[in-house]
Amino acid sequence: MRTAPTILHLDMDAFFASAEQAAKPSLRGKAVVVGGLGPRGVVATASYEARVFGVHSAMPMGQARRLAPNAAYLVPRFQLYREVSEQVMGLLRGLSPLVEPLSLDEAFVDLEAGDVAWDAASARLAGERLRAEIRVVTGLTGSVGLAASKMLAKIASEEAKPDGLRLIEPGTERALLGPMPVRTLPGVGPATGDHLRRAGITTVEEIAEAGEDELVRLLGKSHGASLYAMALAHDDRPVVAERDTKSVSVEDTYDVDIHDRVRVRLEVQRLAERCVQRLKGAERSGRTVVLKVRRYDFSTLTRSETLRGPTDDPAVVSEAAARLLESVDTTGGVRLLGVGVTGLADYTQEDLFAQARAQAEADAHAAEGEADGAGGAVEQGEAAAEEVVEPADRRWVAGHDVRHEEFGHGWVQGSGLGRVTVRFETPYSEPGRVRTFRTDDPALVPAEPLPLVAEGDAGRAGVSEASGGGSGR
DNA sequence: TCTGGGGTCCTTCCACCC
DNA sequence: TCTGGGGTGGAAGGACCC
Repeated sequence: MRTAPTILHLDMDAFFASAEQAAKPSLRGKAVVVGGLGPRGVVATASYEARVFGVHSAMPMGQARRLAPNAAYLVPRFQLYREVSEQVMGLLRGLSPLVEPLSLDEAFVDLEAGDVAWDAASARLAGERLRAEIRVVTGLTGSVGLAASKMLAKIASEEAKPDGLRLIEPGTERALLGPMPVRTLPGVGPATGDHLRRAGITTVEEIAEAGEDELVRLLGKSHGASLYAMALAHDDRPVVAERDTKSVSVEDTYDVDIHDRVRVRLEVQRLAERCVQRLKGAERSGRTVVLKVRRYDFSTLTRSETLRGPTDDPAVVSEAAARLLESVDTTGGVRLLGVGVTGLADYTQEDLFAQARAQAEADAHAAEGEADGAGGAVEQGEAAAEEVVEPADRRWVAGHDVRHEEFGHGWVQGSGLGRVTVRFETPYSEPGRVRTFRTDDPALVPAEPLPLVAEGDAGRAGVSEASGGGSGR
């Protein structure tokens, strides 16, 4: 393990909620909850103001609404978050070629590999400079952890939150970790935490005292050994810049359980098509098709089938998914369906066998003049790509941006009963006024999100920052 | 008002081959 | 010929993470 705290972990503070607050001046300083708004939605991110009420990630929305009835509830806008994330990752890559993104709002950086830090003082300087740059370029705050290993850098950033920096001096790790709860360690979730608690182990120190053999006995070879190492603050995992995607999947939870078997089949076909779209978008193909079914009682099962070779043919994936579904009992209803593909390759091998069979089936169809379940559903799905006329209200999603001919840029506060309420403000304006329109008002159209920081501002400030601080590379 | 969506990795079981 | 062990790949499930 390295001896200097030159691994940096960045964690953006309440990322989705903060981005929404930056985009919507009227929400700054207010409780904001971002997540699924349907009857089965959960919280993705709660602003710090909302956390005061006890709202946190992964909480059912209903519970959040009870705890914080006056918070603003918004649907996530991944397009916006991706754009901000790209800006942040760009700043990180300015520090080092070794940047490992973990999600839109988190990443590890190997500062030593970028030659921007070699000891505690230089690491701290790089971390503070990064935080300043992030604020200038994105208008948001991020917390930085610095340590000699990934695990400790992550723990450090957690401790630094919100809007702080924490550096763990090499040599102090064991003393720091010892009294912390086992859940602090990566890889210890609810199940492992319970398991350890039943064995009388609640702190990191107690893991270390238990010894490796005991941990392996409790948790198995791989998990036990790695947890024991972590408890001793041993963590040699390198920062890895390029990580290959291993699977692509899509899934939907339905507002109401689906009981109709025909509908279940249709949904599986739709999901298979969406999955292949994503697969093709990534210019990949896959060999193993996985069907996921969550039943009415939340029991989840998966079925998979491995093909002769990788495919990106929607018909082949659809057929496989349909076959897998036939082995699943869905009486009682399903709440979630998913289709995924693993065993990814970057070439697309035509599955001649399946093509030939599909052709034969199509011929048989034509001959019989009769549709069977799966094949019929696919054709229906494609034919049904004709416009589904949505109710006008559906276009106005809470939190999404709109533009009005007269009043300019704003965002949807709510809609229903033929009316849509819009607040007219931009990231650069004062909190704006609210107006209500008919949902079919022709002067009102959906709009793209605006950058959180006006381009000129970020550019100017960025230049002065860079020239003031000097370039790291 | 119970419990999202997209992933990764590990374990266990089984079949198959040597 | 019988049996055992090891390796591998696939299927299923579970835990965990953000």
